[in-house]
Amino acid sequence: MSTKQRLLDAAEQLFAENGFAATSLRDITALAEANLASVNYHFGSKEALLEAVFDRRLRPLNRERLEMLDAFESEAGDNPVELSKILWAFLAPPFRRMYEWGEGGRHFQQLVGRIYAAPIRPAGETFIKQFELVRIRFQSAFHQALPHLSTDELTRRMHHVIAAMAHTMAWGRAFCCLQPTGRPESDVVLQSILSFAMAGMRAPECQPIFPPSSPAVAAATSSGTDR
Amino acid sequence: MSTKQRLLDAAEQLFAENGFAATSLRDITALAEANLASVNYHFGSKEALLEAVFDRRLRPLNRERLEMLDAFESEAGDNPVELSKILWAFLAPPFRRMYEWGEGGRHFQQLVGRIYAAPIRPAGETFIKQFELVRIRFQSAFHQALPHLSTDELTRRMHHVIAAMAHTMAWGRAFCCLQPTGRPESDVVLQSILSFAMAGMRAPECQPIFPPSSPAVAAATSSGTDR
DNA sequence: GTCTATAGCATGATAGAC
DNA sequence: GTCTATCATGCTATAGAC
Repeated sequence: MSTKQRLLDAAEQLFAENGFAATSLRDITALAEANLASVNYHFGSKEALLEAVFDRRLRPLNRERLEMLDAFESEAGDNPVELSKILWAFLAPPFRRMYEWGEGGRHFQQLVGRIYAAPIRPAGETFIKQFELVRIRFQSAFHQALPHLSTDELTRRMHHVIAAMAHTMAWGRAFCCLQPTGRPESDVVLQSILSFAMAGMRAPECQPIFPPSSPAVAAATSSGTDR
Repeated sequence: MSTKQRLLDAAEQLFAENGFAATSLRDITALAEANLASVNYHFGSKEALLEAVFDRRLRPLNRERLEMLDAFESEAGDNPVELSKILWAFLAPPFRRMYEWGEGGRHFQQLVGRIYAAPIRPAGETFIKQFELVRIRFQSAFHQALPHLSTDELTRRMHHVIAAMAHTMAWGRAFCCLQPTGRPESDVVLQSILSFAMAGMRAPECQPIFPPSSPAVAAATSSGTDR
């Protein structure tokens, strides 16, 4: 394998496990069994290396999402696309791809999961912006499928779906029930997110059931003051 | 305000905005208008400062969660606690407290949201372990309220709820629809998560509806190869 | 393309005066 | 408790031989 690829793999792993700022070029070149100067020769800088790590896998992934949504939309004609299909086009590509990509895919998954919560500035923000384009496109599909929801509430719920996806990506390897290693069981995780997300998106908007009308709420709230 | 408190406030803000590794003691002491040596005098090290930032707010927050759950359980007697109440005890305290704590609370919220996805090692792991105790306690409450769910699926769904909470915390300030600044609207966000989570937790386990049986899935999957 | 050597700088921590 | 000065180390990036 070429030095350039070994550097990408090593950077992918270490950025995912320890974060961007906490990973030094020395760590990366040591793991890649390459020379310290090779990063700047092949990529120009540490930040450019991060962007290269993203570019390698993100482009095909987001293209697959959008192509699948396009296919569902032309299939539906003038009707809105079914909610389950929108969610599938949004969530299935990342999980499926990660398994095709093997070990590197799992590292990338963790890195992407992290970056949703803790953006790396300024290099990682191009990723967030690129993802925003995909999100906007899916938001209009959701809006047609769930026309009764207000725009604000729809946006919030999309973020809840993104949250479940990102959190599973970031923690998948740590909890076996979140991300088993075998290929067939991987769909268990995807299906869990899909079922949860579908029910959540379909929930009626803002039932006034919270806070629960119960004496315990007032009691616990008043006693729970700072010591 | 004392130097110690100013250091805590400054560290809270900068760790939240830029991450732990990317924030230097010089950044912190400059913002706190304190001397560089003051961090090591008052806290001993950068990592100990991070732990102090957590300790200040996390202890009362998790105590409130558990006290509220206790109150609901003794109220319910031998019956399982209603799902809506379990969710309220888990989610309301962090959002309510953040508003009581003002600006510092919002910084802390962002920091906590980040750390769920990108743990800071080794100092930040004590926070994760402390949270795990709370999670296990709530998991058994969820298990009684939703006895038909398998343990693995229940764990996965709890993580989806945690994900929505953490994601909103990390991004709340960036999207106005996720976290408006006014006090009354803050409950809109909490209610959105509660409705979404309640519907998601109650979803039937694993309907075999995915992948959607549609010619578009196969078409998009096969065409979506890497360039 | 790969390597050594190093420039130039920022970092966390500490010693010691006041 | 607060300050200045500084140590020792690690960092990214680059120059230049091969």
